[in-house]
Amino acid sequence: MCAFDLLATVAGKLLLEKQCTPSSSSTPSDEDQSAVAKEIEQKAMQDKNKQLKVETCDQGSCDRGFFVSDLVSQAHDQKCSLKPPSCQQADAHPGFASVITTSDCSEGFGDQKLVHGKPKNEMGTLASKVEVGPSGYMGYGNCKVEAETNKFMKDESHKTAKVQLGTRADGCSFEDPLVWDGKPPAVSSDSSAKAPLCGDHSPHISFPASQDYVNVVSRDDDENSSGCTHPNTTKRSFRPAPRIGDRRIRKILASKYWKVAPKLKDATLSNTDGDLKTVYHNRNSYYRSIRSERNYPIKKRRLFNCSSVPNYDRKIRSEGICVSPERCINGDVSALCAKMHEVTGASSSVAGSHTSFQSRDSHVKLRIKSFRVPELFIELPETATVGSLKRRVMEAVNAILGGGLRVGVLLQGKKVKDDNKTLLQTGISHDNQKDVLGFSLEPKTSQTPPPLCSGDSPFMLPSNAPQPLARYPPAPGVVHQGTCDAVPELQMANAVNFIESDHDSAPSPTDMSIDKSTKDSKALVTVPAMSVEALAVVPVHRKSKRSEIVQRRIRRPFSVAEVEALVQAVEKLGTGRWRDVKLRAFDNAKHRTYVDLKDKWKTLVHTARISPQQRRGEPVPQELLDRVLTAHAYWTQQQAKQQFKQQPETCLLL
DNA sequence: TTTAGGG
DNA sequence: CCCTAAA
Repeated sequence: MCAFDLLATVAGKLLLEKQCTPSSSSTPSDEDQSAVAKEIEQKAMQDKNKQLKVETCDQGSCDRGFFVSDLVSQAHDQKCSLKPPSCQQADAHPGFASVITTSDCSEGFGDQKLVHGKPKNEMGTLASKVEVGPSGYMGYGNCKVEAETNKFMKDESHKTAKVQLGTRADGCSFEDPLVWDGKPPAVSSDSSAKAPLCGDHSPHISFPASQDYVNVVSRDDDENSSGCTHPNTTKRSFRPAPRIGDRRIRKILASKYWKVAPKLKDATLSNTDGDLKTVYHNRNSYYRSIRSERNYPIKKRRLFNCSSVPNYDRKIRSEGICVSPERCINGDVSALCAKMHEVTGASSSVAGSHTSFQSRDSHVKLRIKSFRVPELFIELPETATVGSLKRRVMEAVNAILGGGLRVGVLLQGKKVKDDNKTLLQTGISHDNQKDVLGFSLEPKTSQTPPPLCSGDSPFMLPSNAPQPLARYPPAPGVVHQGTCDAVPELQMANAVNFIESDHDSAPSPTDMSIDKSTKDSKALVTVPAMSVEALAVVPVHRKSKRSEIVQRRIRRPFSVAEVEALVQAVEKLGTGRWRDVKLRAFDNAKHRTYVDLKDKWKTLVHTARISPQQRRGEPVPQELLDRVLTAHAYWTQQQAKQQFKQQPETCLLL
């Protein structure tokens, strides 16, 4: 099974600028990779603009295209069936979602994967439902996607190689999305970057400076990093995707602490002072930081937009919501106006945000560049096909986006609840540089989205709103199919159901049909979207005192079949070889670690010793419990014997 | 990474 | 299930 933690950003439009020049250091160990890389590189070279764009067009007309980019997934465990190059372009649909995954698949290349989400028909619907950003993109004919990946940086302190992955969609050809060779494509400076690749689909919403909407940090062991020539490169934010196993992934997801450190690091980078401090003091903090980093890109963007990008972005769209860089830079206070309402009122339309500021007139202009899609957690069998993965992601995304979202407005990290207040009243119109306006997508659930802190500045990414990773246990037997207006919860559940559940194949002797009910079908985790962007360029120093939310692995009671398999394995292997037991009987159940098995055995032994009345949960056949006791006694004895054998020796030695 | 145990 | 010390 592979678990993917997906973080998606929906952007109205996305442009990625390549900033890294290909360094000579490329070290593609894999031929294929290098080939792909070259291809990409060439492609890149061809682009005078040197931009990477990720766009999703809605059926050709990009008016209301919506993009989902920046899906980063981390596959846990070994052998993920997904093969890098397996990205199929065939299905490329104008509207698409790209997913880049960093998997932890055991071997080399498999680590970086980019999967193109295959837009489903619903996409259209989805797109329409979700209006992102300023509409206005003039027709993009067929938008195809081209993706590039380049690793551009390496964090020496942690030996973390960073990979930046850009996806570009332009009206051109569809390139093989999967590229990963650690060879950064040539890059040009930003100024040129602006040029629209696709004719005039211009980047109204382009992000000049490094907008790494999609970037993936490679495993820690990546050494070959190439240098980036472009200064900005350094500023890029990364999304570390440490190589971690299933468990670790979970840890990440569930990390209790959203360390600030990593961010600080990035911040440092951003500062370009080259003063990189080792932020990751230890593994834990490192992993824990992952999540928080995810938000970084957005912040980065903002930063860049404000500071590094020239006039480029300054235009304010008439109908759109724009934010002018200068504003940010100057920190001027501007009066906000009615437009705001329009924006927020857009309700289900946008996601992700960037915002604003404004100015001269009493109008507040905002431009929302992207919304972040709630985090998704997807788990599926290793044997699942890439196509199914795509579907899963799509479904999950659809479930969320199509499930009814509402927009939340945050001001300085606080949620503005009163919809009737005017911007002025809310304080949005105040011209204080501290204004941090953020938008968030939230499920239309009653449950209040966790507080987000929008004020974090790129440099101080302390408070990352701990995006509560909610896991929705599958409602056994309840499958809400085709729920249209179901409440978010239901929809989520629905989405969950789409995810293939772990088919724990516990090799059981007798044909023990594993009852479906025991299967876990809760593989999807959705987090209320939250992404907040602060407009303020000035870092808002906030410390998140927010209690860290810990996400514990979901509880997955052992089924009788599993117990049977466990008992059988232990009978044969003994009680001290959990890894072997795991391999032997639970090799296919990725969610069962040897520690789990050991723990289960422990509880089984305990259970067997207590009276049936005291037992809880699914009753385990007495027969099995008897075997447990027998086996336990036997192996305990064996161990004792072992020790006994060694004891004498030691004594003799003494 | 595994094992072994306590929490 | 989690967390960790040890190995």
